[in-house]
Amino acid sequence: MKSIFIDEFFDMTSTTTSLKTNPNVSVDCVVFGFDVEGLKVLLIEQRPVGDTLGQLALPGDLVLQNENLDQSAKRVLKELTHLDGLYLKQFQTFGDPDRVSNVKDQEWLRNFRDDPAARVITVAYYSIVKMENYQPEAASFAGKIIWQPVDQVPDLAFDHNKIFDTALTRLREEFELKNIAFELLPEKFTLSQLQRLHEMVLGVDLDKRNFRKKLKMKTGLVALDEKQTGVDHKPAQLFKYKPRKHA
Amino acid sequence: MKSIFIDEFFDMTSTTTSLKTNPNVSVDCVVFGFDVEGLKVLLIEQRPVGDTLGQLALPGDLVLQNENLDQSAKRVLKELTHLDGLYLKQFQTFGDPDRVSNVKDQEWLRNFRDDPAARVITVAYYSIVKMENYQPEAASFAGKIIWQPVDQVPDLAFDHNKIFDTALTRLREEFELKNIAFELLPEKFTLSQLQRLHEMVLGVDLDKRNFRKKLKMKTGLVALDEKQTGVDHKPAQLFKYKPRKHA
DNA sequence: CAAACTAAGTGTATATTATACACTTAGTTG
DNA sequence: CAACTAAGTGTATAATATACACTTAGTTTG
Repeated sequence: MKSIFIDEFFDMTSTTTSLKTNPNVSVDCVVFGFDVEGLKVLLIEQRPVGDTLGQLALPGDLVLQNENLDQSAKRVLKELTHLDGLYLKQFQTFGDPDRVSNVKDQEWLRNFRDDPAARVITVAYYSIVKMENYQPEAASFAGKIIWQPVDQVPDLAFDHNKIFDTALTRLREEFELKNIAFELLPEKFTLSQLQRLHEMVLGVDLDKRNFRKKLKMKTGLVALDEKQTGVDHKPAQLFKYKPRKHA
Repeated sequence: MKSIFIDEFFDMTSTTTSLKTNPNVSVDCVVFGFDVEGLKVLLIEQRPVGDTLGQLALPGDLVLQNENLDQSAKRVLKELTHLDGLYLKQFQTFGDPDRVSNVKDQEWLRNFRDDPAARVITVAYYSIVKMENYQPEAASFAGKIIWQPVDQVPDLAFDHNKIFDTALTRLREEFELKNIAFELLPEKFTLSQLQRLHEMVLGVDLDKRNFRKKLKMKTGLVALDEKQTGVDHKPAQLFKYKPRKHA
């Protein structure tokens, strides 16, 4: 292995390639969760603190050497929250040199980065899940995990507010085009539940009849021979999605 | 400045942060060009070679320490091709560990990367310009620059074929929504020229009357008091865009 | 200078899609 | 059995998208 002084190493790179340097690269995951109360986002405390909650952030960590970006996002999310098997979509990469400036826990930050002098460029992913199917558990080294309503997101570490806002916009755009509601409802669900999902994600009210009219045109929905049970009103017809595959 | 052996440096990082490493981060630019012949893409030879053309690639280079990603894309494109002032849109980041494997010029590759052991993660941008307004000139250290028709793109270095295909798909999607045809036509242009532009980018034929009907609804187009000159048929009315701003 | 050529320019009818809107029905609860 | 709740259903109207062909203005050619 080459053996040179590290300051020489830096000099060498800076002479041959000017100011080029190796940044840290991370992935961050914006996981939206859906339940009866509405649309929420998964946030973590960067590490355990006492009684008051530490600064919150999106779950994220550095990319490892031999994994691709999609794999990295899956792994990081699983390590931090034990969530697995969800569909994560890459949507944008954030690389402002000072995006690290809003981290209050400087000790945590020094530990997070390989090289304290390096900046961190982050590749951002989003996903949306049904909360009751995906109950996160904090990793031992991490702090608390919370589901925060999307209209009450506090000041986050790094530029994570910007990342979150971008993700929500993109989620809504995608949602109007193709349904990415794979995991958002019980296996068997009613059309009203599906409509409420759309209303919550898009943040609008929809007309029941028009909503159902559009559904009829789209494929992918299968009526079952079953009815809803345990409700104090006329039970609704149950449906399921035609099975689809994800990597 | 810290002064330690570089192999120790690598060991240190690998013990404190497991397999984490600092990849190289680059930007790549997919610049589409439009002229009477159709839609083309800007490719460069990685460095000058003799009579036969070396392997082609999208223009790209490593990100510098104190620039954000958008700035980096602008700078790199300018350094390699002297193209400046175009609107570059980030669309996806590519980070497969082996995306470097299709580079035939290994010597060039060693020189390109800071650290030969590191992988290269690249943030990809696209743009579209009117070719006659933007005539690229190769940098002294680079090889030839060519405009290649989008349906005749050869085997490119890295995973640049994949990046190119993704860019073309995204360009077409964007183009149908909002017009990003800021720079694609002469300052004064006819509606037929505008229609041909759309047909070339989207790869379809459009109906003249319906095309114009839709145009009327959209703002941003201003009829001039002038007519086309120097054509061997009925001269067309000239139009211009309402001025718009880019960063 | 007339005929032939070229692309410009223009409107209507039809089909598709989006929206607005209110009552009846089936089951549950008290 | 009366009251309650959400399920379920259709039609009329508006907006948008598509299909389609002839006349016009200027240029070139014989």
